[in-house]
Amino acid sequence: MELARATNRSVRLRNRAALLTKLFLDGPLTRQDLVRSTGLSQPAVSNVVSDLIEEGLVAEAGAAESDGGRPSMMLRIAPRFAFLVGVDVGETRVRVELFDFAMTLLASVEYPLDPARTEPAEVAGHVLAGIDAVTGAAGVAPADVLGVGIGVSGVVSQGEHAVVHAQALGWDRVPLERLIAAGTDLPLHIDNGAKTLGQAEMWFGAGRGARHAVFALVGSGVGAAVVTGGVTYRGASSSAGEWGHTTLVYGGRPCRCGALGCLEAYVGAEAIIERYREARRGRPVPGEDEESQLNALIDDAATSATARQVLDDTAAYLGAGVANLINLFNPERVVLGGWAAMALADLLPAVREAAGRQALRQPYEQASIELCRLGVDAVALGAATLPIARFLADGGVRR
Amino acid sequence: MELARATNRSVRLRNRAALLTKLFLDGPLTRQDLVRSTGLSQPAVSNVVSDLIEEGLVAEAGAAESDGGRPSMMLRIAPRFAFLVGVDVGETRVRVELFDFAMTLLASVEYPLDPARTEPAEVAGHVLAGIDAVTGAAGVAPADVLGVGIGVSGVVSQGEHAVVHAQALGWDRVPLERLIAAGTDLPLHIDNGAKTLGQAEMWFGAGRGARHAVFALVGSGVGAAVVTGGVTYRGASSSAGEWGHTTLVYGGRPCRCGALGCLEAYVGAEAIIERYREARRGRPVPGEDEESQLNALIDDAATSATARQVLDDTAAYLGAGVANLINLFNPERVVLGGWAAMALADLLPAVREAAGRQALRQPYEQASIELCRLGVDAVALGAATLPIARFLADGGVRR
DNA sequence: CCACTTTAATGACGACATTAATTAAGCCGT
DNA sequence: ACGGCTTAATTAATGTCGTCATTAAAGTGG
Repeated sequence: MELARATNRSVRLRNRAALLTKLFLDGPLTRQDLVRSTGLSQPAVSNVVSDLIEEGLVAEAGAAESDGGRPSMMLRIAPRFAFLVGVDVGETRVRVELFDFAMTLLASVEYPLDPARTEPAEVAGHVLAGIDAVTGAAGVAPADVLGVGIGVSGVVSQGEHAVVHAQALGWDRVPLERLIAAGTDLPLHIDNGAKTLGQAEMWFGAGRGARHAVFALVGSGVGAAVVTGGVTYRGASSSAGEWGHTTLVYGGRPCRCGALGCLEAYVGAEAIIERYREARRGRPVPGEDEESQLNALIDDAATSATARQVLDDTAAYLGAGVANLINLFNPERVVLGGWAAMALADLLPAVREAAGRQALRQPYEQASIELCRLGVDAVALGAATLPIARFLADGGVRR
Repeated sequence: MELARATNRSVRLRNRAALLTKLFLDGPLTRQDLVRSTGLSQPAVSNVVSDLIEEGLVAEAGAAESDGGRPSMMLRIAPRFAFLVGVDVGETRVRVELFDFAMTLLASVEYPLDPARTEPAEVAGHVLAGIDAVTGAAGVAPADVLGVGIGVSGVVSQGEHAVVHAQALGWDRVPLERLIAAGTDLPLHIDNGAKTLGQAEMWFGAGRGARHAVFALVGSGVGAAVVTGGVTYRGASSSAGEWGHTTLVYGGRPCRCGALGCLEAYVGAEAIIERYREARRGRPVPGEDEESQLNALIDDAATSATARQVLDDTAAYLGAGVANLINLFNPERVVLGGWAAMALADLLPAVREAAGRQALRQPYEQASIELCRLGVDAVALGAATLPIARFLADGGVRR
């Protein structure tokens, strides 16, 4: 709606952004490839590319195959032009990873958290220590780090400084960005962990090529990341996509959010285990943590009709939840991720079927329902893409 | 993601689009206002504006107030630069309206439909006849009509030609655009009626100023239009926002879509009346049509606890549905519209309260829940804005 | 070794916005 | 009535940038 003004400079910036983005996501490519994919003229591409090479952002990488005629040079983003830090602030640990510009993992470090009481200052300390640790380990100068992306399992309100609300950590309006910014000058990008995971899948995993996709994450809790037009949808205050706390069973099971009948109260790992426990007439499910308890349930399903029923119900609930996403967002693709969804991968056909029963035919036929490709640890990878996304959109100019 | 290339010409086009859009939505304005709001320099604004005046798109309209200094001229979109046709294809009638460029209604005509069997060709015929009728009545030359916007109560898939799926009309993959295009050369824009109504409320009603809003429509059926970043969200095949068929009560009442427990099966007017009938142990609700039956229920609520209970339940269901929208889309504003919602306006406080119980606190506090301002007939008005939106985005150049 | 093809680089040209300077058009007080 | 002041709009000079047309470069194949 509110269009920004355009000036002659912004033309160059836009074209730089287009070429850089294309090279980053689909590179290496030749100048001619860029001509074809962007619609720019040959001289314009050459001109911009020569700037980018001079700035060290892009490098030539050998000649392409040719059958007659001058062979074209391959171009690619220079892998060591800059480095990225990605952070995953989970409920049980803080994980800090360092990547080069080609998203190759260079170093990582992990700090366990006491889930009982997680102090924001402690988390901020871990993040800062982690940045020092990974840059030190890889021998990367802090000045060469383009930015730090942080994925947090909780609602993140963007504003002057990002503020975190995380029920599971007992956080309410924690000014995490301010706490971390006090200890570093690096640009910070804080976002919800589901959204960063979605971003990773979008660029490097099951979302590649889609313009409209929903990434549905099932772990202990349940969340979603919505990508519309290739970009993560954030809404007014960045908390869009709280799929786990949509009502699926009006007046149903109490959810830890305080409401009744939330999706999470049925298909979150904690809820699945609890439903199994109830189905066993209160007999506890063996296992020292949720992951092993869920696996116990899956093992039991081979022999126990009770366990089988719990899993069938889970697929049906999940399918209905997915159907809601399909009806509301009309995505090309729904990607199921999170550790519980991956453990329950065998339920995928049943989930598809249940979704087909509850969704409208037309949007359902447009959407494919798939499993994620990158696994759970991609939260940090996705977080590291946040500074890159900004950088690419800005045409490769640091703010 | 896929950025379009920019050329020198596109700079002018973008700036024209920015000025025109601002003038259309917030005009009349002075050149100085435009300088301030767009960030363009004075000469650039003057230059573009003089082009627009020369083309007849914009006109000067008197001097503005001034306390010292040369008074600035007011600028406004020329109301008679072009005309728009808006069409509302409902379940019981086709309504065709003609507007000038200031969206003043000049003429309108209505054709009743037999809801039992509605032939696509018949509807197309009504639309074509309606275009002739309204332009004839207002003395507007067809060449001066910028385009025809059509809001249809059904799922509209955009493609080469728009295709309509409308359960209520018994339509499946009806190539409505092709049928109409056979009889006119005017540019056609077909969209879902809920989306066009949302567009009208967004530009001229309860949505003004919001960037993220959801328009929830409750009539005989239930639908929604989602606006993200000021633009209607369509999804992969334009069917996004099918709120009425999201599951609210897992395994609950059968819906006419074939699934169980859809929101529409609880809060659609038809469903409300049916629930009331059941609460009356099967005694039919008096009234010859849904509207009068719903009013009978509302009247009864003053004296009957049974009726009161049905309405209270309705507010609670609706609130839970709204909470789902808030959790998923994180809008600044939720606008309730549709004839049934307007009849039930007194339930608004109860709906707000119920939404607060089921939504997460953070996004709930960001969102206001309001009634629509334009009434039900704004479908055609919103449809008429479709050609304008295209025209403004193109910088005031016809394709 | 030369014709042919494809890629890359140059130069003339035109579209546009920007800044700085001018001109236009009104207030106000004497 | 008439300068002085303020704000609005236009003109002039400057610089950015993409396009088209042309030239240079770098291969393959007979």
